Amino acid sequence: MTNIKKDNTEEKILIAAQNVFVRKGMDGARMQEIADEAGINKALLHYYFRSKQQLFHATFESVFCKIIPNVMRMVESDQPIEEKLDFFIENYIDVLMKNPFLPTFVLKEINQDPEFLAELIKSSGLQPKKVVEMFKTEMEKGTIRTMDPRDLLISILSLNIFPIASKPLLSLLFFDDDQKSYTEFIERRKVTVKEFVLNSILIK
Amino acid sequence: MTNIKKDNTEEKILIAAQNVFVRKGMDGARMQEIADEAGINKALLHYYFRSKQQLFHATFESVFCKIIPNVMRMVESDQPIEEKLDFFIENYIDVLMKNPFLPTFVLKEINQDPEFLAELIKSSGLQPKKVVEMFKTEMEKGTIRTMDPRDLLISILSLNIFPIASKPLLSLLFFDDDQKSYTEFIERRKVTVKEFVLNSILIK
DNA sequence: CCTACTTTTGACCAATCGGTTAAACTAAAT
DNA sequence: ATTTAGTTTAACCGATTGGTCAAAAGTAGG
Repeated sequence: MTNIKKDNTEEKILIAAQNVFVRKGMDGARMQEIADEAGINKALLHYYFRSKQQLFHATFESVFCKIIPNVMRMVESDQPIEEKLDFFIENYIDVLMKNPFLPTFVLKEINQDPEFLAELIKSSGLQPKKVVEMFKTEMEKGTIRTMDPRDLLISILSLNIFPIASKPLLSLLFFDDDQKSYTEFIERRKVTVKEFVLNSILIK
Repeated sequence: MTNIKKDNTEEKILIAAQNVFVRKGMDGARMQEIADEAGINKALLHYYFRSKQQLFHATFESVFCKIIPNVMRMVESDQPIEEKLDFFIENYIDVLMKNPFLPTFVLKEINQDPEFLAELIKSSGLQPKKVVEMFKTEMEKGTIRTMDPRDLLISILSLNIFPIASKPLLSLLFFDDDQKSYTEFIERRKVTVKEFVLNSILIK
């Protein structure tokens, strides 16, 4: 079957492209490096994806959609707010720690091509309004303080994403550049962040 | 006087380099573009700063040090914690809103050259341990909850920096890509973030 | 084995980019 | 006026980069 082979190399290319693009960004990445990482000829990249731009877009889309399901799963579950948060934070930090360059990569590239980002959001299944609604419902139930639900969501995302995006800086500033200390700290943060947020919003 | 001229062009170059580097990153920036922005010949860039690397380093250092004084001023004041936070958050958000590409730029580039970052921190006058100590003292005074002071500091930074670094995304997700709505939201956040933090850590 | 098709490769190209050089310009000093 | 020093420019260079192409290698049905 020809499709098996095709899918195989196409996927090999996408994985290699992810590794290189995410580390070096669109501008810093070299097509040759991606080809090497995939163990194939450079011309083959252009055979499957016509240009660097198109390969980048495919890569970015794939990477971007990795992060969506966890967000939406939090909304759709019907657990109490404490456990929703618990599940979301733990899962999110896990994903990011396995792909520590991912946040910075996304942050950098969304500045370069906002129109492409707009398309991506539409086709990603991400529904921010549902998340906002979920928080609103909790406020009406009286379980959490009344506030702008967007503020709450953005704050939670901030607390999860930023400490991983700024890893090299934090690592130097607070952990003597010791990777283990840093990792343990982030691990502990799964609890810390949850407490920090709940302490702030929960009505006891 | 020759020095006046020299200082003038050197500064013109640095300003132009900041504009271009911060928007496009080290790899995306072109020497020609920086020269155009500064209104000079490309060779002049190499006359003042030998290479792109050196010009970039000078730029990054200048940019990085912009953010330090505000942090340290918070530590050294002897106001109550509420007002320290108030001052810091308001000032910090103001600085970032005037340079919205700055956070992403720094986050991206600290990943590329961590050794240079290490040097920079040493020579920047930034003393993270003093900030940590300040929070510790507050905890011993009993004004705020006992917790890892690093967690607290990092959380505050997260809440301030991330919403600006992710501007294009938030703008699309929550504000229909309307810049005014977004700006007003961030402006309101000066209060929101302070309340969010104080609510979480203050012992009433 | 042959044929028709897709996949993969090595060699190559034009454009771009960082960097160099030698000459022109400026102005203070003698 | 000439020298001397630093400053600025235009033209140029080699290397790298994204991209192309024609041919080779692989694949499957007849």
